Amino acid sequence: MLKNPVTMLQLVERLGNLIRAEMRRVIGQEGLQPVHLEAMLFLNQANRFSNTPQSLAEFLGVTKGTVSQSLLLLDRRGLIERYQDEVDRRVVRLRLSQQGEDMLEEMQPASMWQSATRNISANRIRNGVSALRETLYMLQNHNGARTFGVCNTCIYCQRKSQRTHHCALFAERLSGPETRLVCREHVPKSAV
Amino acid sequence: MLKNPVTMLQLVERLGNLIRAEMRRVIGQEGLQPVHLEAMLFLNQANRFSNTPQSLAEFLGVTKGTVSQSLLLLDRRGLIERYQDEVDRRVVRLRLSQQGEDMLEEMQPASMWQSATRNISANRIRNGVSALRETLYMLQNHNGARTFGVCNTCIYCQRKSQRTHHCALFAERLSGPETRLVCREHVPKSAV
DNA sequence: TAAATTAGTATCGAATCGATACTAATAAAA
DNA sequence: TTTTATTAGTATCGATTCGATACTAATTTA
Repeated sequence: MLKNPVTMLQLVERLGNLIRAEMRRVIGQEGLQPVHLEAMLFLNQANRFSNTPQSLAEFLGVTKGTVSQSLLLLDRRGLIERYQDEVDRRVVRLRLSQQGEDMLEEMQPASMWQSATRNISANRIRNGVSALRETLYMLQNHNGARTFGVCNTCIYCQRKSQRTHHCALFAERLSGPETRLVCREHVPKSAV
Repeated sequence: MLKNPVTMLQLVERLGNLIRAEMRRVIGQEGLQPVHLEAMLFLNQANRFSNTPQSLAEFLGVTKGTVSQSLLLLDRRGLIERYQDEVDRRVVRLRLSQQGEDMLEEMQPASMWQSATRNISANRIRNGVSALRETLYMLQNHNGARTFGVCNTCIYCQRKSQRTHHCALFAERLSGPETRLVCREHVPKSAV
C-alpha cells in the first residue's frame, strides 16, 4: 500500500477546501454561494456544445433539479442569460450576461493562486500538473466522470490548417479560440 | 504570465469537484451531505489539540455557528460524541463514535483514488505531492489559512528519543501515533 | 473585582440539494 | 403514421447548510 497517493488525495482535498473557503469569502460579499461562482466560471469557459443546464449539472456533480434552482437565482440577479436552442427546442442555452462577466473580471479568482505558486519552480509545477492530469484521466476511465478538458487536448479535435480545426464527434468546424474552451464530451488524447 | 499555475488551479478545482461529487454519492445513501463526511474524516485524523468545533470550523472554512448545526445532526445520528474538556470547561471535545468509525471504515473514501493513481509512476506522484504541498504552504503564508498538517512535518515537533516526541508549542509529550495526526497549529518545517 | 475575550449554542431567513412529479420536445418503435 | 419511450428542463416539498445576530457560560485580562 503506497502512502503517497493518499497524501496527494489529502492535499487536493485540503486545497479544495481552501479554494472553496476563498470562494465563499469573495462571493459571499455579493450574497452568493460558492456554487454560483463555480457555475459562472464554468459558463465562462464552456464551448457551444456544453453551455446547458444538463452539462453544468454534470460538471458540478449535482442533479438537474438542483442546478435549475441555482440558475433561477443567477438569472434573477441578472448574472446570466438563458435562451432556447434553435434546432432542439427542449434545450436551454446559457451564457454570462455583461454584468456577470464584469463580476468575474473584478474577482480575479486565480490571483491568489498565482501568488501562491510564484516561488515554485516551473519544473515542479509542470510535474504536478502532469500527475494531477493523469489522475483526472484515470478517474474518468474508472467511474465515467467527465474530464471537461479543452478541445485542443481531445482526441476528437483535428487540425485542418493553420487556423481551422475540426471536431470529429460533432462534425463541426472549430475556430482557434474555440479550441481553448472546455467541452462535456472531452476525451483526453492520451494518458500522458 | 505563466499558464501552468492556472492549469494546476483548474485541475485541483476539477478534482475537488469530482471528490465532492463522489462524497455526495457515497454519503447521500446515508441521507447525509458532503460536509458531514468531511467533518468525520477530520475528526478521524485530528489530534487532541484540534478535536473541537472551532478547529473544525477553521478546517472547513465556515463559521462556528454553521458547524454547530452540522455537529448537532451528526450527534443526533449517533455518529459522533461530544464531551466537555476538563480543564477549560468552555470547550467541547469531539470524537467519532463506534458507529461513526464503522461507517467511515465501510466507505473507504480513498479507494477510488488509489485505483486512479495506480498506474502513475511513483516519481511523478512524488513531484505532484511536492508541488501541491508547497502551494498549500504558500497559501498559508499568504492569507493566514491553516495547513492542518501532521505533527511530524511541523516545526514545533521535536524528537526526544526513539519513541517519544515533544511539542514545543503546547509543551507536551507526543506518542509516536500522535505525530501522524493533524493539528490546527501545524506550521510546516520548511518551504521544501 | 470588573471588563473583555473566548467557546459554543440558538434562532432566523435565504439558499442548496435530492426526490418526485410534471411539461414539452424529440427520438424510437410498432 | 401513430404510439411509446426518452430527453431537457422546471416546479414543489422537506431536510439541511450557511451567515448573521444574539445569547450563555467560562476564562483571561485589566
